[in-house]
Amino acid sequence: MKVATLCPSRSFEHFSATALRGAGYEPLPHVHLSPLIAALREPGADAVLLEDHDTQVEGWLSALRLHAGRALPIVVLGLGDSVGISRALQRGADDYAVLADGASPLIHRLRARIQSRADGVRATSLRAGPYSLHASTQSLSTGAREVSLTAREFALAWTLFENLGRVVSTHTLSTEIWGRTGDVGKRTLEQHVYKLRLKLDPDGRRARGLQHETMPAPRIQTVYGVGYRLEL
DNA sequence: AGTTTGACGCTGCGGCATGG
DNA sequence: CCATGCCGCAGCGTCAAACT
Repeated sequence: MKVATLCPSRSFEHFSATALRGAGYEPLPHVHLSPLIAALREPGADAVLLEDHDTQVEGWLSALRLHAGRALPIVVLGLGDSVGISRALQRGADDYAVLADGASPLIHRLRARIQSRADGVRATSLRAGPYSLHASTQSLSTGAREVSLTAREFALAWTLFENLGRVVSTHTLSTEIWGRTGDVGKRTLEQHVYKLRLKLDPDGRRARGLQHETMPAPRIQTVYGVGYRLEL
């Protein structure tokens, strides 16, 4: 497995190369965007790792999405400040790893992203804890209860379940659900999140603040200014 | 069989309330 | 003040029943 990196800072370059080699990946290091894009035209790289390098990362992500499409997972490595995370995810990064967390979380995130891409054709069902999403019936089952979802609701649920416990940016959700970005109103996405919340937890409003639930419903948590995260 | 009509559901947006 | 949650509404598409 090869991971192309774009790390202008020596410390980031050293960290990523060491982490990747330690996990059995072969790093393909770059310090400038254009050689990286040229390298990506050739088959070989399984993922891209970008340094969160100030505002430059925004341009890199746009350019990479343009040239590499959605085929290659892109993970951004940075200091983990909210501005950086927000910037990276909104610009189309698949995930964000924090330098201070060490090599292990970075490798886990990369591996998960590579695996989800490698799956290629979507599976027909997706499990997350006690819940299953079924593409054939466009429904969510909890064992006893089965909830049918509309097309948009299902796409939204699928994207969130695929990224269980991780923040999914509104940008990513728009791309995954509508297949395009930018021209989908933010309010529209919020409306679908609201509808999905109602279906995931129909008693939620009544039960709010009470502790009697037998099976906790999945919760779609808003991450202020970034996106949403599904938690069980 | 083909067309029209009405009911229904889905999608997207506007407006208001709320909370950080 | 701004982002978000929530509710309501209009436009549109789909589908089945009624009609020609």
